[in-house]
Amino acid sequence: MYSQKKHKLRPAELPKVYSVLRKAFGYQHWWPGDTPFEVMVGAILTQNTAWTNVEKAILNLKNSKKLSLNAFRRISKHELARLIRPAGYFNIKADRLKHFVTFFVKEYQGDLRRMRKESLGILRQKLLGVKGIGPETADSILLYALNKRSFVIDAYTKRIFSRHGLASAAESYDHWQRIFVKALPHNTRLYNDFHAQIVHVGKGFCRKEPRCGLCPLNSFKNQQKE
DNA sequence: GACCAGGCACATC
DNA sequence: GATGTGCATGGT
Repeated sequence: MYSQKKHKLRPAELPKVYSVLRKAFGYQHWWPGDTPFEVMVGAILTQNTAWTNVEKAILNLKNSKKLSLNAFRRISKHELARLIRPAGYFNIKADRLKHFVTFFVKEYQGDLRRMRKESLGILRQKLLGVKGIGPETADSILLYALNKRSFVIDAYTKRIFSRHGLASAAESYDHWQRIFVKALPHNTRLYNDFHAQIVHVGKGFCRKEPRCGLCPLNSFKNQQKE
């Protein structure tokens, strides 16, 4: 498989890592979704699922004019599951979407502005209390739908940076998040784009071995003596 | 046909 | 707290 890099990337190098990625790929303008509501739906649909399959599900919702808060409140779980079928786990995800919408209406009357007024810490705790929303989904919603300063850790982050020796992939979500939060300036736009860059690298370079050698992150492998 | 993909909840030890 | 399992489609 992949050759393990001898260089152990240090947290202090993360700002430089971002700078290299940003220079190589440009600002990513994430998340791929037209509205905050679509972003929140996408965050749940993409759980353990390829984004191409999520796109099909979202297209189904759009074509049947069901991609709105009011439509989600009215639609039956069975019908919702039918529409999101391409995204996989459709029964579970239909449940999770319903739970989220119930929470959104009960806590914030379905009003994004009210939701944004909540402090980050409280809001994150509340999101984690919704059945079907774990840390990654919560942080994705916070960062990309609500523009809150919450760093997202995902499978790409762990895969890429464990290969570069930053930490073990087996470490917890919170452990990984603390590394990035401590090492980076506390800046929402940076959090947004850094995660987007990570996904770009994960999809483009880190999955297929022949492309690994082309990844800009390889510029870090010889900068520290063992 | 096997393997993988931007998780999460739940059971069991 | 750690480990294992179910959930499911579509691309390679």
